[in-house]
Amino acid sequence: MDDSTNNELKLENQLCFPLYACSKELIRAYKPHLEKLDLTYTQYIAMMVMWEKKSCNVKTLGEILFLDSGTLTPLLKKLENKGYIERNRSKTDERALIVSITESGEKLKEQAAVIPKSMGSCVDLEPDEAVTLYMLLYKVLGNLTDKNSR
Amino acid sequence: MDDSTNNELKLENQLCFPLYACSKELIRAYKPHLEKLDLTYTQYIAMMVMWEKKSCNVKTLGEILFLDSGTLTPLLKKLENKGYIERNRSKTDERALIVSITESGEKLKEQAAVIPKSMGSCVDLEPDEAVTLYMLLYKVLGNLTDKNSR
DNA sequence: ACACATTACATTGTACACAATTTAATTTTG
DNA sequence: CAAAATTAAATTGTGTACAATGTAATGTGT
Repeated sequence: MDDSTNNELKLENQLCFPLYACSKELIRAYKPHLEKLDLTYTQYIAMMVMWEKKSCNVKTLGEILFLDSGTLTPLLKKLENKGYIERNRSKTDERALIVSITESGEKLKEQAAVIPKSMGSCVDLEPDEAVTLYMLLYKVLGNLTDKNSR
Repeated sequence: MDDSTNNELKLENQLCFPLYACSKELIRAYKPHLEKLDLTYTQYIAMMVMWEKKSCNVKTLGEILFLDSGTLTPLLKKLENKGYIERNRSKTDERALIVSITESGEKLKEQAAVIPKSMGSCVDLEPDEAVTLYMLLYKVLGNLTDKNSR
């Protein structure tokens, strides 16, 4: 085993580890803000799609969020129990489940409005740094989804 | 609700979402490589620390990996069952649990040696882009851990 | 010395995350 | 049109993550 092998297997030389840790810690930082809305982070990003689209089937939601039905089915049932969304089978295709936002779900958006700014101060990057990070992340995401079919 | 509120709550304008998705998809891309070693991603990064340090208590391991005992205890028991590590109480402080790498764990490193290069081609960034991403991620991680105590 | 606080790890409970499988509905094909 | 293939969700099983709590060992302050 040569030196390069040793170095490459060090945690500090990985790109994946800071990505993993950063994602986890940032989601943890969201928690106190999201608790006020009775949402978890995954539920929050699902609601974000619903605030924008009003209505969406599970397949499309999964493609947008990079999540499968094994994650979404129980999560959407919880959001339905909280009254933020409705779940109904499509009339034209009984296989498809249409998720629609409720009045109560729309109201939640007003409470959520303060979250992005609070979280921005938490990340605390210069505007140009945030843009660079954003673009690099989407580039990697694109490379990953090109190579691995989902 | 004004326009800025609407825009700020769009998924595409978040920094956290691509971070979350990218981390998740990259870990998913690791899976086929790690299956050959009978490791999950979290087990892999724990082994990375062990390959470097040979011996480490749970507290230190948790600080390095940003994980707590609730995650590490069952994970380390699994790695012990696979024979890659040993778990023993410290003689000088019975509270501390010392994790040490085994012969078998050391051997696993040779099989793992090919993984970093395979994954690098998967991420597929220019060297300078990878460096920029790396630095920005550690900057955010630093900002997050300054603000939130762990 | 000894009550009290602190520390290190383990346990419990909730919530993802995803591979693999199942089920029911819809499409495709011979 | 009927059998076969495909599709969309749901289900099952394994493995994290983490907050909150429990427990035993160690420090500490008087």
